[in-house]
Amino acid sequence: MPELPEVEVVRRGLVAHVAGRTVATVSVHSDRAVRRHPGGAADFRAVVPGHRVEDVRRRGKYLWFAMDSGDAVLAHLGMSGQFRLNGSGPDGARGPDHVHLRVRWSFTDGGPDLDFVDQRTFGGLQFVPGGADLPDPVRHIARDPLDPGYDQEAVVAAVRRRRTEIKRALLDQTVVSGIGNIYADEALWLARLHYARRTEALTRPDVRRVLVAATEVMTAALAAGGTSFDSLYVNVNGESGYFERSLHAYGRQDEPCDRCGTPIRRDAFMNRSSFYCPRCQRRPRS
DNA sequence: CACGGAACCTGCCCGC
DNA sequence: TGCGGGCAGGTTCCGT
Repeated sequence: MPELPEVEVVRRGLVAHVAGRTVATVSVHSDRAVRRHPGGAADFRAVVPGHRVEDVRRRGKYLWFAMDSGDAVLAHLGMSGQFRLNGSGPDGARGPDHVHLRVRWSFTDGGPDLDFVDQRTFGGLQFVPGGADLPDPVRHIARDPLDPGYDQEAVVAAVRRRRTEIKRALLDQTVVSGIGNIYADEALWLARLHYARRTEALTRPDVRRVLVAATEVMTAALAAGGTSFDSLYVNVNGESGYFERSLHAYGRQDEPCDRCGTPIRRDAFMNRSSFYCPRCQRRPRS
């Protein structure tokens, strides 16, 4: 599950349902899901049980289980990863295994299992010794706009130091984290900036405007439970968010711009789609 | 070192 | 009905 609001929805669900519980057993149904764990599947299965989850933390699109030992289990959902509780109904009965079940944790309290489900297998888990505070593999990720330590003016400066297009900078997780393809397009629409505007030519107010827009749109999306177009993006109880109805640009090709009525356009950019209003967001002349 | 594109996967939807 | 191409919310890695 992709961008910051959706990952934060998952994090909150994990805090509510997993914090305070001790892992009993781990089963790995696909080695690829733990490919980033240095010791491989066998080591992952062996090292995680016995730890109690103290907290679940997040930076950008990464989240991690902070264990009582000071270690961490780091997770990234990739394009299609989900955490799902299995056995949380009134009778505690487990459902059939999901087709894309990759990793399962059981707990010493005998309560619901935690399943990591991932269709496209870009996501995964790894154990990071001593990583409870900030796992090493997350060190290169910039703070996200919802982080108390987020410094917007520092990000403004970092963006203007780049020599690239504004959308590339927004998607660069070492500049500012948490923004993905949906919220980049939404923020650019709100700020009336074309995705290909050169970062070095933007004014500080331009960059500030798009960063404020990104913060606001992600905050609103979080309040709505995230954005989801289908069952691929759900919370730990399998429920979808409903922010899709609030999108102005993303996925709205040929539909009228909510500001000026001009049909929204879709361009291929960075091996993906960019949606924008050709009138409100003028293409820079190159 | 910074930048830009390809690669990594599975599944669905469309047109032929 | 079947097949090929395009597309999907992300990140890493490699060449320039």
